[in-house]
Amino acid sequence: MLNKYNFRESETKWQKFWQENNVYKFDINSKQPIFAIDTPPPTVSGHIHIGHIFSYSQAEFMARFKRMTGYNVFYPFGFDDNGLPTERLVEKEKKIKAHEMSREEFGNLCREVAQKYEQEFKEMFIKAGNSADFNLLYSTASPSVQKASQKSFIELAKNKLAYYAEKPAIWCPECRISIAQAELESKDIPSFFNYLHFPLSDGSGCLEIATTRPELLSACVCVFVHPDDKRYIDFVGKKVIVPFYHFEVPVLTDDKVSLEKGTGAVMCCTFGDETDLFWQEKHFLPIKTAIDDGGRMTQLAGEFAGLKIKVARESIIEKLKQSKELYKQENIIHAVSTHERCGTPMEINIKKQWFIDLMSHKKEFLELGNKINWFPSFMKSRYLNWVENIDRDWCISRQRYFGVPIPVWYCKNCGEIVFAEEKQLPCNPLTTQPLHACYKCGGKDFEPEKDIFDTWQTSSITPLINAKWIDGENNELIKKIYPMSLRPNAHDIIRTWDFYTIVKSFYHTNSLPWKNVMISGFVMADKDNKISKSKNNAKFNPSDLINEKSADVTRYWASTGSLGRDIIFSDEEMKNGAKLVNKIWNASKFVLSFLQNYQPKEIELTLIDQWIIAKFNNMQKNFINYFERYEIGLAIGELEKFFWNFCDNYIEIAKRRLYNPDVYGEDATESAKFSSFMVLKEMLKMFAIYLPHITEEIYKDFYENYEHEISIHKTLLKQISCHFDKKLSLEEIIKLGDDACEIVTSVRRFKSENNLSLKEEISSINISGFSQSINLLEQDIKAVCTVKNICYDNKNKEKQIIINK
RNA sequence: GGGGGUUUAGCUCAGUUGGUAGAGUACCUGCCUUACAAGCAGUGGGUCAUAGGUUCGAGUCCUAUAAUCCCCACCA
Repeated sequence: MLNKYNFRESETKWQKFWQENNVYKFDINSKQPIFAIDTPPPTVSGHIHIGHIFSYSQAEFMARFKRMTGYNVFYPFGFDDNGLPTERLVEKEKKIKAHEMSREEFGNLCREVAQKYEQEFKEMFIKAGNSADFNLLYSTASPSVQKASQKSFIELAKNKLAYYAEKPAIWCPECRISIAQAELESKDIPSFFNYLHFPLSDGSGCLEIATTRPELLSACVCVFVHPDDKRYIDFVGKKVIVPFYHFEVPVLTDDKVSLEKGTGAVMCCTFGDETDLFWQEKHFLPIKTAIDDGGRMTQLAGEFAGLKIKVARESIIEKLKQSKELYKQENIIHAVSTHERCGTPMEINIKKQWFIDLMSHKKEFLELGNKINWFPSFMKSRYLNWVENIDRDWCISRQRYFGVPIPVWYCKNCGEIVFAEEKQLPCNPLTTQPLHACYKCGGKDFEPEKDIFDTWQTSSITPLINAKWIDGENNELIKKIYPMSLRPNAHDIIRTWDFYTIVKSFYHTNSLPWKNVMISGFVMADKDNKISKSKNNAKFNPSDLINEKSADVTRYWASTGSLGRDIIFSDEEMKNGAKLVNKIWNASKFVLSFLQNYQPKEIELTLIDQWIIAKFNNMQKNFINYFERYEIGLAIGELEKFFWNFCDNYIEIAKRRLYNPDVYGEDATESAKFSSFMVLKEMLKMFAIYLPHITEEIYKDFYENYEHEISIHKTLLKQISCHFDKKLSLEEIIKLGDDACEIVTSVRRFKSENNLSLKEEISSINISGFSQSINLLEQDIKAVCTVKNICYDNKNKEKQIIINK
């Protein structure tokens, strides 16, 4: 018999039980259809926050729904624990810098710290009631995943889809690494427009030029004006003298120059921004490098050499002011592309690096995006919009330490690229040698590649990792789970994780990685603010939240968000969840108190019992339809509405029969028992998707004896079958019950308006305008609102309820 | 500048194919009713952002406009 519900005890107990009994284990031999989820491996870069719980819960509800509707669910878990985010975490936590120690030493520290966080992550997800199969755990830093990542790279390189090239790439001087277009974030930054004099070398005049980057004057290679700009027509073809450095550069024309911006004349440096890059390539301009990898000025900058970009800029402005070469300054706020991880403005740097070809297959990537079902559908536009606007290949070389090594060597003799062989993988070229001499020249001296991969190079193959692609493209698992059914993630990584995964799957398997993508929103602290790490206080700390309110209630809150939309963290919704959990407990305790030793028998049911079952079946159909559309919030809304109706109307009506079989008869009582037994059972199963703990507690206490599954989470959602009255249609049964509720409501209103207690007896009511069959429910109406007599006025067609006290 | 979301009750949001505006919550009122006062019952509260259009009929379809949020571009 159920006592008081103690969620702290109960939740831990069942979590342990589920793990020990492998309740969520994927069974590769099962004959059920498979639903495979490409779970996002959380980045190991700090603590779990409430946004994780929100976003993961939504996918988790899908997993549970699919499990309970007959699918064999492949729901793995992973950690993304290599690369810059983990390095930063380790540097911060251990108060060290990666470059101050050997790569091996640093790697060990990374593994140590990552392991600690991964344990915490895993515990946190289990604590939130997550039903991933932790037997399917992977980590992107593990040898097998490294092997898959390297194999992917080598395969692409051999198919000319990955290539090694010396070309300008986006560079973060703070992190000292190349970054991809997808890692840029536009930021509005205050700056100055500095107006400078560029005198003509022949002394015949002076060109005025506005620049935000005077520190790059030493890298100036030419000046551009628009070919149609009449103001500067006489300058074209002549030479001007660069201020401060006093060397000459030509005045050229290009129609990309804006007539309105600045003075209409622009200096081109290699490289100040991407337009400079464009011009350098188009006009075959020389390349001058004024900034080094660490964001300091080079010898080219003369007396500013060694200064950081910002300092150099301030210094040269002072000098230019003194020399009067700077004649005007204007405050502006301009958009600057920055590295999303550190906020530092990007630079352009030329290095020999590895790239993955994106530009040649944009059309295919767009087509593939169109073939995927996006939930919500409008998120597809974001993907298509991004792919359309991609304008460079994906640079995957990262000049860092803890990550997947690029498995190649370069022949010291002839420069030939030598790839690791598959049997060598995973391979660190710094500590191993190629298995053969150079194929081209026979040389035996190799220069190992020092760079590692962008983390996305690895995480873009999570469907292949999950499918054990590394074991061969025809292994049993890949045939079963690939393409996967579902990719869930938040909207911020559509352009990275979703896009790159589509790219990789297309290149490797000529197929989609998954059929459906489900996009969740962010959790906001309030209307304007994301929950950031700095705001990760007790209110938003998932562990504290769960300790205080329970995992079920936290999950309930997560279920109320709608797909793709940001949600504001709400105490109100938490309260509603707590009320719901409490109500489920009380209602179950009450109903089950009448069902001890009950043996369900299919008997003829009273009309009102048929009504609640018919309503349930309809509700369940709607619930399933919502889930098929990934509308998790609407699904629970439907269930909740039914549940409260069940409590407030059905139980109120049925309890008289349950209490007093001698008054109402054995058959009527059996009918009430059957209906409440069935409806509660099936409702609990549906609630189990959202509230796995409390429902399990009730199930294990009572329903396990009937369902013969060790956990409610192994049961299937079912329609309730019973003998419905053959003289009435299901619609009529539902209509009659709803009409009865309407009559009850009128009586209750009357009592409420007259300040009467609800148990006050009403001598009679006159009703008209209802179906004649309403008299079949007379007993129930009378019982629930304590009415002595009901009179039917069959002549009056107008719907009326008259109450006589 | 390009793309997308949102706009419905004080608040948070539902509203399927066009057919009398919904829920929860808050407010207010009543009720200790043989599960639950963390409960039950009930009242009030909306020019469906604005302006046009299509239609017998528009929250819903079409066209503009506005506000607001997001993505992309804008970096001289």
